[in-house]
Amino acid sequence: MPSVAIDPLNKMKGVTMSFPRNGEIYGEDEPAEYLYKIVSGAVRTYKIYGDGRRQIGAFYLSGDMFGLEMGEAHAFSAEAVTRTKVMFFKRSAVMVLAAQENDVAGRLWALTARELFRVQEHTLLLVQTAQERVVSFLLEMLARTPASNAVDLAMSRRDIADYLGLTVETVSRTLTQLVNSAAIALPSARRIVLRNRTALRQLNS
Amino acid sequence: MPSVAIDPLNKMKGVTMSFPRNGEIYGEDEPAEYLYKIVSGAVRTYKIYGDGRRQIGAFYLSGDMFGLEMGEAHAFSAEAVTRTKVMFFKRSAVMVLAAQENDVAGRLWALTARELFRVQEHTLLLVQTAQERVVSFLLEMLARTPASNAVDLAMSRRDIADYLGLTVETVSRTLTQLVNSAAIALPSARRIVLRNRTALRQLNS
DNA sequence: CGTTAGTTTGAATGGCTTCAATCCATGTGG
DNA sequence: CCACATGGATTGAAGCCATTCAAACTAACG
Repeated sequence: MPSVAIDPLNKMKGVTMSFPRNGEIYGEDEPAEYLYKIVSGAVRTYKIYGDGRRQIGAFYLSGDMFGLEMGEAHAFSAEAVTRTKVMFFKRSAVMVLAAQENDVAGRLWALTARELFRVQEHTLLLVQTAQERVVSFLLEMLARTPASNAVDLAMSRRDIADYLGLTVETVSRTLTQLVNSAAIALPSARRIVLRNRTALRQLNS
Repeated sequence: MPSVAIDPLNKMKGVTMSFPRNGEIYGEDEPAEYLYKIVSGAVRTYKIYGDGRRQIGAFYLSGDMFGLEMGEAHAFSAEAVTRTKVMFFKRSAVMVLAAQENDVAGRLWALTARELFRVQEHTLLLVQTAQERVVSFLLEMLARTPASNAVDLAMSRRDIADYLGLTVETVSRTLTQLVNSAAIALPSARRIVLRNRTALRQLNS
C-alpha cells in the first residue's frame, strides 16, 4: 500500500487550518461537509464504544486525504495525533468539479478504492496474533516513511494498541520481544530502528 | 447496511453462469476481468494464509454485486457457498460505459463506497468478544433477509467462524448460549429463528 | 525538583483455542 | 430397509495467549 498522494483536488483551493495535539477535527455523526488533506502532522480516525473501548480506524500522514466517506455524516471521529496542518475542501464544490471533469471523478473513485484496500488490509491484521499485528504495523509505518530504516512514530502505545485491537501492555511487551530478538532497536520509545528486515518479515506468515 | 441492489449496469447485458456448491468463481491474484452480480445463491470471498488459516472477507447474497476491486488483480478468491447463478459484466465494457455516462460512474463510485462501509463494519466486528461477533453476524443476516424473523443460513459453521475470526467450536458454543438465553431458536443447524430481538441487541454494546 | 502522562514489567486471571470425542443428518450400496 | 460411511455440528476438558490489575520506571515540562 504505497501512500502516494493522489490529489484529485489540485484544481481547487482549500483553506488550511492548524490543530494542536489531540485536537478534534470532526466528530462521529457530524455532517460531512469537507474533504481533508494533511499538509503536515498526523491524524487518527476512531470510534468509541458504549463501554469506553476505542477502535482506531486509520492513521493518516502527511499528504494523505481523509474524510471521504460517502454518507451524509462522518462514520468516524478524527483527531490530530500531533500538531497538524490540515487543508479543507468543501465537499459540495468537490462534487460539482467531479460532475464537470471526468478525470476528477475518476480520481475520487480511485481514492475511495484505495481506502477500501487499506481497510481490507487492516481487517486482515485483526485476526492475526499479537506479534504479527505489531510487526505488520511497524512494516506499514516503515513503508510509509520515505526510504529509511527508521521511523519516528507520531502516535502513542495506546494509539497503536487501539489500532491493532490489543492492549498497551501487549504492544509494549511485543516490542521488547522484537528488541530482544534483534529484529528492531528502540533508542527511544517513539523511535523504531529496523535491524533485521528479513527476521521481521518472517514473523508475518 | 441495507443490501439494496444498486445496479449501475442495468444498461448492460451480462452472461449468466451457474456454479456448484464450493465452485470457484475466481482466484486471488487472477486478473480482474469481470464484475459480478448474484442472480441467486450466495458467494464468499476469502484469503488463505501460509499456515492454512482462511479469512472470509464477505458474504454476498442474491442481488449483490462483487469483485469490484480496482486493482489489476483480484485481492480475494471467490467461491459459491451453495449452488449459485452469477451474472458476468466485462470490466472494460463497464469502464467505457462509465466514461460515457456520468451517472453510471457515480453509481459505481457509490458501490465502492458502500463496500468500503461494509468492510469498515466488518473490521469493527473483529475486535469484539465472541458473543458480540456472533450476535452481530446474526443481526446482519436477519437484516439482509427481507422482512422476516428467521434466516436459513447458506453457510456452514466453518464459514461463519472464518468470517468472524473465531473457531467453529466457539461459534457453536455461542449459538447454544443464545438458545439457552432464549434469544434465538435453532430448529435445525442452519435455521435461525429470532425469539427476542431486544435481548439480542443488548448483547451488542 | 515535583507532577503528570506515557511506557515498561510482573503476576494472576480468563476467554478463546486446541485436541478429542460424540452426536446428527444425509446419502449410498448391499 | 438397514448398515455404514461421510461431512457437519455439538460438547467436554485442558492449555495458552492476551488481558487485567498493579507497580515501577522514564521523560517532558511546569
